[in-house]
Amino acid sequence: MKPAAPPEPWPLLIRLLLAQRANLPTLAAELELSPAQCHVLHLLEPERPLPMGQLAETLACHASNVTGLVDRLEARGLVRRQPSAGDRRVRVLVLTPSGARVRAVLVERLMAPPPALERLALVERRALVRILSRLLEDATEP
Amino acid sequence: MKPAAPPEPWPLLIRLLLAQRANLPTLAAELELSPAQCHVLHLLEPERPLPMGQLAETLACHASNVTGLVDRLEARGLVRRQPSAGDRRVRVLVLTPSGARVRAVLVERLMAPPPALERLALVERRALVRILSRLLEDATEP
DNA sequence: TATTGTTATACTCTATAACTATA
DNA sequence: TATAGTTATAGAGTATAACAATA
Repeated sequence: MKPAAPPEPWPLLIRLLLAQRANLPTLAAELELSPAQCHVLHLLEPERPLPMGQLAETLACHASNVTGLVDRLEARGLVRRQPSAGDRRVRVLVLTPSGARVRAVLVERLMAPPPALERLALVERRALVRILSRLLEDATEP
Repeated sequence: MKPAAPPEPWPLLIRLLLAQRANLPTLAAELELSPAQCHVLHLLEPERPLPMGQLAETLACHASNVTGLVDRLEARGLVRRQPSAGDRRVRVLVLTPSGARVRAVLVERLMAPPPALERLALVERRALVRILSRLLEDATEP
């Protein structure tokens, strides 16, 4: 009898990721936002000004994209550019009250677990939380 | 003593997925493909012709997008349009030999697990596989 | 008449390069 | 001189609407 191959969770996570990729555009459309705008809004927490450069880095995209992205969000009154306290080259982003409301809805729907997850047994949910927490700690601080 | 809140794996999965979202463009760039082209190539298995309409449905996008997407993949010699055997309105996609080679590299890199995952104990990997399998079954066939 | 895929059009996302204003 | 952000430009993704060929 041959030794069993080690279990491979990664292909399953990839499938989950790709399945989820099709979900974001739908949610975004309901809020009349693009997926990229959702990503920005999700990253921009209330009461936490975010320098534009830092946003570009987190989005892993060029700074010039952020300009246009923020232009459109600002035109809709969801965010505001503000001069930074220290370095006057830096501009920080803040949510407007309207932006904070839209973000709250977005986060709520983004965080609504799919029905399949609700049906997991309690022990499995605990196991999943424990393992994923370990993964994320490990990924952010290797 | 209050009853403990039920463990919530979903926010953790979302964080993992969003973190991963920044990875795909990098991998795609290395293969001189766009993320969307990667998605098409990933869905197009060798020896398995795929009708364009079915591709549009899986990508959850409009059929007109698929036309342009496939135009570019075809211009690079990675896929070919073929008339369908039955319904003559339908055109099916097949990988060219070159496309199959590029896809093999893509799938290999896509499926390479992140280091954090490799460090999980065997029992945890088994648990993760079991739970995610259940999730995916449930999600695709509710 | 309904469906598959295309074309035309418009807007958004993304990257590169050149520019402005600070540092 | 180097850095933060903008502008100009180009290519790719996405949706809508009108259309051709086929069912």
